[in-house]
Amino acid sequence: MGATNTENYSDRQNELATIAKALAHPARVAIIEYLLMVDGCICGDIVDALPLAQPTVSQHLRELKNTGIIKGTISGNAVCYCIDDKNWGKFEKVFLNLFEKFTKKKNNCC
Amino acid sequence: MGATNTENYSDRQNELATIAKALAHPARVAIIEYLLMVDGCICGDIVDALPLAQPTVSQHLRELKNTGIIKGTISGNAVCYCIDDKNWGKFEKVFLNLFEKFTKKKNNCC
DNA sequence: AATCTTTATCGTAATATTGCAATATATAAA
DNA sequence: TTTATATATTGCAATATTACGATAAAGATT
Repeated sequence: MGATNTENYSDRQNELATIAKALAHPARVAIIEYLLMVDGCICGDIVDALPLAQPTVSQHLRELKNTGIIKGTISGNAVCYCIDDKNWGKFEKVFLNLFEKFTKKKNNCC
Repeated sequence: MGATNTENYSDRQNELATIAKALAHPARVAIIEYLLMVDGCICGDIVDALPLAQPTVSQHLRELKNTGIIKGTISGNAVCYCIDDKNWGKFEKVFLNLFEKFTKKKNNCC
């Protein structure tokens, strides 16, 4: 055990869980917010903006890239990272769709 | 290591990561969606709705409860679970706030 | 009281995550 | 060509997560 069994859940449930997992670490949240703040690519100083060693930041960047939240393009010596606009809106909708399901209802809890 | 160092991040970054972590497993997503579907409390049959053993479901329920996404009230023999309306809206805003930051901008990536 | 039902907790095994030092890779600069 | 700079990968240790069997706890039923 220790491994999540994804087979028994819907694609949507797995997708939501995967995106959430990518956001489930403050360093990755910090990376995303940094990219949002700068509003464009960042070529080079993400490591300096985080309280982590370079290999650890590289690992978090790879996770975000694999999930499709950010993308990186090689530019000479450095790599320029930015939000991946192809997926952002889709990911936004996945969360919006979940949250508004309750907001639209009244709460019948005991 | 293996433990996330939360000290070096803002409260908001840690909060977002914590909520995301609670959503970062398809079983927990399934539990939430089940509660949303039923639209009220569920006293007793969450275990039957999931492809997991009872102790595992109980563990996931506890995580969701600790994060504040759901709440459980004891009702005789059983426990009635439902969405925690006190926090849902707040959690929704946390995600909305993140996602709309990019959607409002144009993408200046290389 | 004895038993059933429901949920929680404990203990444990398998796997994943986090973090970093060391090192590799690749382009830039000298 | 040698050296500097930027990022990725490897290897490893510490910790967390996931899952479940066994068992406990507590009210319900008989």
